[in-house]
Order: sequence, then C-alpha cells, then structure tokens
Amino acid sequence: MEEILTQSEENYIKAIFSLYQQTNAPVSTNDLAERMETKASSVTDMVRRLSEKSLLLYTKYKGCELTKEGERTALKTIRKHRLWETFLVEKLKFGWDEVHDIAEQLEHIRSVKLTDQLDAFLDFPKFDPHGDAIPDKNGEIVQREKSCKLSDLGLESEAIVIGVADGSPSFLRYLDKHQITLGTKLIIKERFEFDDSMEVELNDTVLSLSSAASSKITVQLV
Amino acid sequence: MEEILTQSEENYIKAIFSLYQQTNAPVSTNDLAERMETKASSVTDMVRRLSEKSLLLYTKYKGCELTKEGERTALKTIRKHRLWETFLVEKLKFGWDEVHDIAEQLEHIRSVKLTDQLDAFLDFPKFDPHGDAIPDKNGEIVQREKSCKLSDLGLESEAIVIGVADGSPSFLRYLDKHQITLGTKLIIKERFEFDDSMEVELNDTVLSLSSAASSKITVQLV
DNA sequence: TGCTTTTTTTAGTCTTATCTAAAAATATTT
DNA sequence: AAATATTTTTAGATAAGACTAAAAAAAGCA
Repeated sequence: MEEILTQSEENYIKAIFSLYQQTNAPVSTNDLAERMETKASSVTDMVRRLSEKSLLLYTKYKGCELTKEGERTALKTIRKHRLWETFLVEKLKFGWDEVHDIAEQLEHIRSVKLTDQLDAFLDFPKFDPHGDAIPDKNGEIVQREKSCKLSDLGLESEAIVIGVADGSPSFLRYLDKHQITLGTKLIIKERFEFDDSMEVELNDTVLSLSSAASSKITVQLV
Repeated sequence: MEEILTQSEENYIKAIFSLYQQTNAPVSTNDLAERMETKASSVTDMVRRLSEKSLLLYTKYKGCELTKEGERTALKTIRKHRLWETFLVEKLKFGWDEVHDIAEQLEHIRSVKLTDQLDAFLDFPKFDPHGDAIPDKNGEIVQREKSCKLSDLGLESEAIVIGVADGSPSFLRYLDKHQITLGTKLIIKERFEFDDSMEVELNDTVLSLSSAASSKITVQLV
C-alpha cells in the first residue's frame, strides 16, 4: 500500500537517511532538528508520525533509523533530486552552484513516469553535477572504485576530481573561479605542514588550496 | 513586495482567472467551489485571505474578481503550466492527454530563472500541446486570428485544428484514436440537422463526429 | 408583496506542521 | 552517588486549509 507522503515528511526521511550514512548509528532528535532547521519538539512529533507509518524505527530518547521501506522512500527522493539537478545543468545551462534549491522543490513532484522519462531523456546518468551517484529505477547506485579526499594524497600524486563533499554555493563558486570542476586533473606539487595547505597544478597553472578546500574535494588517482 | 503564495492560493487565483474569462463577470462563491472541488465555506475563507493580500476584490455576497496584481499572478502560473506541458510532450514524449496532472504540480515550482531557461530551452513556444497560448515573460499572449469551433462551419469548409476547448484525457484520447491532432486538416463533407453531427474528411478517410465532439474542436479556416 | 428556495457567510471543529514553556529522562561532572 | 547539565518529550498554542451545521442574505416566484 503505497503511502502518500507530504513534502515535509519526505524531507525528514531524506535527512535521516543522510545523517545515518554519516555515523551508521541511530539519528538523534537534536541532530535531526539542527539539520531540518527546526525545534526538537517538532522533530519528536514528526518522528512519531513516520514511525506509525512504519517508515522508521523510533525508541523514545534513543533516536531513530529508517526501515527498509523508509530507505526505499529516501532513495526515490534522492533519485529525483539528482536527476533534476542533472537536467538543470545539462539542459537548462544552470551553474552547479545554482541547482540545489530548485531541485529541492522538483524532487517532490509525484509521477513515476515523469522520473523515468526524465532519466531516459538524460540518457540514464550515473552521477549528478556534484559527482553524487544517482539511484536507478530500483534504488541501486553504482559504487565507485577507491576514491579519496584530495587532502589525503602525497606529493606528485596525479588525480581526477570526481566529486565534492560540500555542495554549498559558496564552495562551488570558489571551485568555478579556480577552474576546478568534475573531471579536472590535478597534480600535487607542494604540501605545507604548518596549515595543511597545498599547491596543485592544473591546466598548466599552479594553485594554492587551503586544507578546508582540499579536504572537500573528492578525487580518484589516475 | 513580492508576496509568496501557497499552492492552494495559486490554484484559486488560476481558477478565478479562468472563470472570469468565461463570463466577464464577478466569480460567484459557488462556481468557484465547484471548480475547486471544495465547499463554499472554504471558498469564502480563501477569498477573504486573497482579498487581504490585494490579489482580488471581494464584496460579500457579490463574488470576486482579480486585481491587476492577481491577474499577473495568474498569468505567471499559467505560463509555467503551459511551458511544462510543452516540455513533457516535446521532450519527454508524453501524450497530450497525460500531461495536465503533472503540470499542475510543476507549475508551483518557484524560480523565475527556471521558467525563463525552460522557455528558452523549448525555443520560446507560443502555444502549448492543446493549442492554448503561452504567456511570455511579461505576461503577454499572442492573439490568434479569427478562430472558431468546428461545429460552426458550413459544408465543404476546409479548416486546420488549432486547439481543443476540453483538455480532459478521455476527449484527447478520443481525438488521438481518430488521428486528430493540432495541425490536422479537416473538410466538412456532411451535416445532419437532427443531432448536429457531421462527417469530416481527414487523411483521405471520412469520420463521423458528434456535436459534443465538433463543438470542442477549435479550428481556423484555410 | 410575502413566502420559499438557493446562495453565501459565520461559527466551530479537524489535521498538519510548526512553535514555546515546562517536565522528564539521560549524560556528565565533581 | 549526588548534583548539574543536556537532551528529549509532553502539553498547549497557532496558522493554513479544509470540513459540517446553522444563520443570514439574495433571488425566484405566486
């Protein structure tokens, strides 16, 4: 019996999914409240409602985690979000820093056919504009080969940018300004111990990156 | 001061706009209730709220009509609805009978840039898949030269289908089945007084149309 | 004109999703 | 272990948007 969820419910499910992935432990009321930019009391209410719909398991004072069904729901929403982001960048020429808020709205449109036709129209993309995997029709996501943070690499390593761990517009615009995007090839030329900053070569120029920046860039060794 | 409206408010505005166009008179509470598939009491509440936001003029027991600002709002929503319908048919290969409900959802997505980029992506279409005019960025719609109902034409008239006055899936599927779509050329071969039905020639076959059908097909003489 | 019917509004209730303030449970610290 | 601090839940309130039932206004008619 396909439950119909409100946008708010879908957003909670998505947030729980993502917080759970970070810690692999039940999601606390407070953490969820912070993520949802709401109060703990509102979270308690919502979590109780979602647990009645058996989308998650909830024990008072012990946090919550998604059921199999809740997870399926989360993956459906994430699929839609990432397909729409891909559409906005690939077809409507948006910058990768502009698409999140619009996709937050579009992800709630209810139509399986729409999602699947969009998927086909985009030629079944496996990754969105930020390098995140797009779940397919069945919720399956391709697993990447060994990726790591740029900040983990040693001198003279060569790597390709395959994602970002921070999708905030300000970070994405920073990357744009320095010509770093998905697929960009980087070579580590220098590392400074005292502040963990580094100098990398790209497109025949040298660029200095703070530790804050390099730790949010996901790469794959070439 | 750009008011932010709920989906429900936008739907009311759109309904009032369309009902007003039909009669050129203030829209009654009951008519609006019927259109919105809701109760008159709910309409009274909503209409009062919208009049407080100066989107419409409301006099107790006398119905309501949109202000200039309300009209602008309606046209923005209609623009989005029709652009999305066009997208769904042109790009995602939906049938013209399948797009209404999805566009009802998509029309509420808030982003001026999205709407305008979509418009550009579709190459600034002037009409949607049902032949209805799409308002441009400024709310302007192209006026058609003298169009009329198929049922108004005399024997041997030749005409091109340019729209439908009824966008219901069942009617649209009926037209599909008989190979009638936008741009189809018809010649009136026979008219029967007793039930106002007619026989028309299209694609070298003859087809019989009831009065109910022919009065819902908008055409232009060739 | 006065009576009846229809339309519209008012008053009060419900649900969803939020809030604040206060109480209860759990965690931390001394 | 007791006291304190933090986290979480409960209780009660609010706003939007819907509902029902009843009252009020307008329209139709004899």
